Amino acid sequence: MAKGQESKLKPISRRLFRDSTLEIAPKLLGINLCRRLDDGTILTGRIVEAEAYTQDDPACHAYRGITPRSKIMYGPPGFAYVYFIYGMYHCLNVVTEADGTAGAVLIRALEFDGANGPGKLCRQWQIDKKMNGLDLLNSDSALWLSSGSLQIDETIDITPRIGLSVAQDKLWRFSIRGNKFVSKSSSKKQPR
DNA sequence: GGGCCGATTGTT
DNA sequence: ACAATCGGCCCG
Repeated sequence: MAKGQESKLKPISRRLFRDSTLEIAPKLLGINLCRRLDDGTILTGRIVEAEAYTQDDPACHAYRGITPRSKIMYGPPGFAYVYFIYGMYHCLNVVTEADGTAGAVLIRALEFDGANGPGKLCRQWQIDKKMNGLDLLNSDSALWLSSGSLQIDETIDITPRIGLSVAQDKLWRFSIRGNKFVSKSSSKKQPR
């Protein structure tokens, strides 16, 4: 493999995950997500949209405590939390917060054709629950994070998260302003 | 075991 | 505005 490509795929440092979920979410913008498919093909795409979810947040799957599904979010940071939603889509998160505390950042869009939305991203990149718990800081994984950054002229939009019926007031969605891969928010939901 | 609902997406 | 489509979770 060429040297340039090797450095491009090197995992990011775990140091990032000493920060809180709300600090990490915007910092993930510009970082590359890498996926090694079963046939060895490697896909890479910059993260352009992400949302924060914390343990004390009613919209977080870990809000009601440890369950078989939320367990991974209570573990150490830097691992994948993949869940199944609406009977047909998977969504990918990066686990945050120290072991014993839950937190995650939902990866909502990549700079990659067909990956402009959390469900579409997992469909396009063949990400499903078998990848729940993968170490995202190890390039031997089928999925990992590698270094990348914002361009000098790129800025971050901070907006409400998408698709929630609770905690709609929190401005915990981060996206690269003007990036064409950022998902479109459709109809709003009513609080119950 | 039953029933409700969802961190989505695409069509009507 | 709504259908597709089914696992997770709460309740009893």
